[in-house]
Amino acid sequence: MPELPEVEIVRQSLSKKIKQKKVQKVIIRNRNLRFKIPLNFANFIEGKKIIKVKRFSKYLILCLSSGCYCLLHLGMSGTLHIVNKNKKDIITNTSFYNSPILPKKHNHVEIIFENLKIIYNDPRRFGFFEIVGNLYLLKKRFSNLGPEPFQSRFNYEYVFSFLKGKKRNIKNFLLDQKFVSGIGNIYANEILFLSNIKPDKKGYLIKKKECKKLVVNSRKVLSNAIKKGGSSIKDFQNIYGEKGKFQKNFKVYERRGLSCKRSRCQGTIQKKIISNRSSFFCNICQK
DNA sequence: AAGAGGCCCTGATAGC
DNA sequence: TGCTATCAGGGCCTCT
Repeated sequence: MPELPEVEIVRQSLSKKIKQKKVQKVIIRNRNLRFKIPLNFANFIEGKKIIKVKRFSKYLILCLSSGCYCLLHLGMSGTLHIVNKNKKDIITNTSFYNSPILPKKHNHVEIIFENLKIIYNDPRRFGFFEIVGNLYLLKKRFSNLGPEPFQSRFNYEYVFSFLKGKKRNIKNFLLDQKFVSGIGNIYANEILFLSNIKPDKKGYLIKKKECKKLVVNSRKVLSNAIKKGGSSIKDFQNIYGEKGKFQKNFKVYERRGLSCKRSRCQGTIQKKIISNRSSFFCNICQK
């Protein structure tokens, strides 16, 4: 579900709530997430302070005072919710995702602080928690992921040489976290539209000029999405109960049959399954 | 080695 | 109303 911009919005909100706070207790109600939460998981977190909340790609990173790191990936349907303790368990507009009311089902993990707790909810259980022992192991953990679009390493030379001679389609590359990390299905579609490139265009056919466009537009789409508070496909909200607004900027995603938003283009947005994922594109201006 | 496809899981929605 | 089928924003694994 959440791509880099949504995870970043969660990070920002979460950081304000739990930075420099000490974890009192961790309750695991269901260990069976994407990867099983190990039995000693709580020991790594209980009694530790959250020094900082970082993010890489679609991963949240809780930096613990012990020098350990707790990684959290939200998968497709993972959401975080804040419950304030001293208000008779009244849940205010504090959920990060989906609803201002704490869902009744699928609340798998609780991390409890002095005055509040955060609750991890995930119906599909594609998300996961992971403990990483130190900074060296953290770097190693992410070493097989490609650069984020914002990193200077993600430049047109890098893109061009990665695509060179490859038969895979470009949409597939944008979703490949080893190539570039943080982009998911929604933003891949939007990036390709802005770059005037058809999602099923083969890697080896992508010109240098198009590689430049991909770099520029990846950065543009993701940073605009962060500025707008992410995309609310269902009822995404930050901790203040505000919805993301980027879905209003979608040019192609979920716009099948509607007219192309590019000025003077007479095209219609098509939907096609490419590499097992829904792809949306203009039949005229994307080539 | 690259690339296609399957699979993990629940819930919402569409169609009969 | 109640069944079944399809689809959903991710990523890992296996097979060819």
